[in-house]
Amino acid sequence: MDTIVIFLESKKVRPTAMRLLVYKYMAQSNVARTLGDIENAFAKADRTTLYRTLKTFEEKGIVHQVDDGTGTIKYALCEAGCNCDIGRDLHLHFHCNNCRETTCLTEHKIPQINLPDGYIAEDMNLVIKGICEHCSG
Amino acid sequence: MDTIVIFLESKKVRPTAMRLLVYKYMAQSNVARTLGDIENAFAKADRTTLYRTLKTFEEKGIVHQVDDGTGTIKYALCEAGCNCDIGRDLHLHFHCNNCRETTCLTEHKIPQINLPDGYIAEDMNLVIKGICEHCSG
DNA sequence: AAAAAAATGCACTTCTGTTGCATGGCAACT
DNA sequence: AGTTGCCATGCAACAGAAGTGCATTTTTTT
Ligand SMILES: [Mn+2]
Ligand SMILES: [Mn+2]
Ligand SMILES: [Zn+2]
Ligand SMILES: [Zn+2]
Repeated sequence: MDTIVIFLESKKVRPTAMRLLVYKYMAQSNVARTLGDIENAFAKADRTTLYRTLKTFEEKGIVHQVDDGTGTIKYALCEAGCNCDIGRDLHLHFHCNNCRETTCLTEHKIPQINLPDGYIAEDMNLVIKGICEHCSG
Repeated sequence: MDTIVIFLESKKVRPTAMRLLVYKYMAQSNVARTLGDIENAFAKADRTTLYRTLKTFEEKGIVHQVDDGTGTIKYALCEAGCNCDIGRDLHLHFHCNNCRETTCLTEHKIPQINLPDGYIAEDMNLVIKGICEHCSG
């Protein structure tokens, strides 16, 4: 617990009660979560506060957004050496068509892509949809 | 003009006036368009009709959705040999951070990705963001 | 303790996508 | 031609998520 406080402070984020709760929730999740997920997890908390908490976390490099194509933005904790701030960390994301959960495959980076002349890549997002390891067993 | 009628009929879509207009608009666009774009292009047309027109076009393999991460769905005409229906046509999409337009790079397919054990890929979406050929000149 | 800054909570707005239902137009059938 | 039925269209309303403004509370600083 204390270690989370120290971590948040190292990221220049004040460790309020709400932020600790959200961080713990994200840490215990092994999949990406929507604002709605978090809202449901803490029924008494206000959506705006959670929204701004995630925004703060994102700005400080604690979480990154995950756009898995479902239409609602998800969030996941950044790994230790995550490059989400500068140029983005180009790992891919997997969305399970069965359990509808989205996972960061942080070890799997997006391969080199060659583009037509004149196109300059700055960022990219690769989402794979299919059956996850839990559902394919 | 008549050729469009014949094309739509070959796709089992009745060539109504509205559908012809939408098709022509999509054909003259060389970038993906949102429902809102089309709505603005024909100010007098009803949003629902356009919405259902696109839905019909999509079901009949005339257009495919493009999810470029901007939060609003876009649509683009399918190419001649597009495999959007079965398993999807895995070409990549480019979103320009300058002009905000999204282009189908139909010649550029998503490369083979190897996944961790237990994960089964069924579909995928790769969006590259950066500067397009018109804006990089 | 007082002042300043930051976080929280409530209300409300916007935007996109979506559906229900009534109406209109076209086409096949009698 | 008249009737019937199907499909497209238009209007209205709804749902979900994202985002903003402002008042209030909590925390930090002086
Ligand atoms: Mn991720
Ligand atoms: Mn495309
Ligand atoms: Zn699964
Ligand atoms: Zn551009």
